Amino acid sequence: MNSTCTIGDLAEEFGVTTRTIRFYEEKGLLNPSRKGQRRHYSLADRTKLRLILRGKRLGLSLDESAEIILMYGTPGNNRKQLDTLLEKIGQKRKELQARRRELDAMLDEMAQAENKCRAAIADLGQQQKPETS
Amino acid sequence: MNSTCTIGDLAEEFGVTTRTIRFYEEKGLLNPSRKGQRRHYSLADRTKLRLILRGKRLGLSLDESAEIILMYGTPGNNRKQLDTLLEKIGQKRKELQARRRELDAMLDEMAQAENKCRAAIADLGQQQKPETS
DNA sequence: TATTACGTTTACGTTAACGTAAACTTAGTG
DNA sequence: CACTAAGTTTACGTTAACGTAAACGTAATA
Repeated sequence: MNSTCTIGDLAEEFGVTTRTIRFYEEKGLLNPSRKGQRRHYSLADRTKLRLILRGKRLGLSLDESAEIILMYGTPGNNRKQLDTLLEKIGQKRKELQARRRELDAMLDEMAQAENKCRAAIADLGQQQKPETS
Repeated sequence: MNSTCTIGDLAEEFGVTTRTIRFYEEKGLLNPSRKGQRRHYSLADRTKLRLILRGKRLGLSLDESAEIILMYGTPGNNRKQLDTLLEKIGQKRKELQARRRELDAMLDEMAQAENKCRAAIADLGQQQKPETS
């Protein structure tokens, strides 16, 4: 079963060290159950870890990932909480969309650089290492 | 004129400290000219700084930004250099595209969270603070 | 049962990316 | 020309996100 999950398994599964996982717990991003002294990780824990690591790849800090994880969690039950949550989600989405635009801009520029590079190669003619039939 | 640019001007323009700008120079990301002892920043320098800061927002390290800046620069003149450059650019583009996919996934999930939140609010009915006509 | 593999806590070390402060030089201005 | 504002170098401090190591517990296995 997949509910069985020791810290070592989780570490290997995600390609991180156990230290890293314990560190995330220290920071309040994970709270695995305990069987005796040992930590045991549920599916929910794995999902959280996946979110954290994706956040990292996108350049989010652990605190930011923590916020986002909270947003995904089961929403509160009173109106005010829901309103503020909705507000936060909207804010984050805006931030992420801005990021997306910047990423697209960067990708465009990379494409241009690639073209310039190809052009330079073409200009060079076959003077060196043509290697084409 | 825009070619006149002291470190203070640049710092204010981009909302960073002069320390930050000097630090980037230390790291080899900028190399302003000197008028006497003072640094003077050209348009090219400003462009580089803009790229660096955008990279930061996207979660790139300074080293990664440095690489990218090199890619944008005027390409070398021999075949082998051009080939390896092309290779590097392609690699970086792949990385950035992967990032884009992850960002999109995260945005999707945020949208779902937003919907769940709205649904929860709707379920709540008007029991509290309806505030709608 | 002794060994080995994995787990636990505690604590100090490390790197990137700056912040902060001191001590000094230089340019413009009343 | 004295003063002030901005620049310069040098150097130590700080925070986030772990790495690394020690010293110890426990469970399965030969």
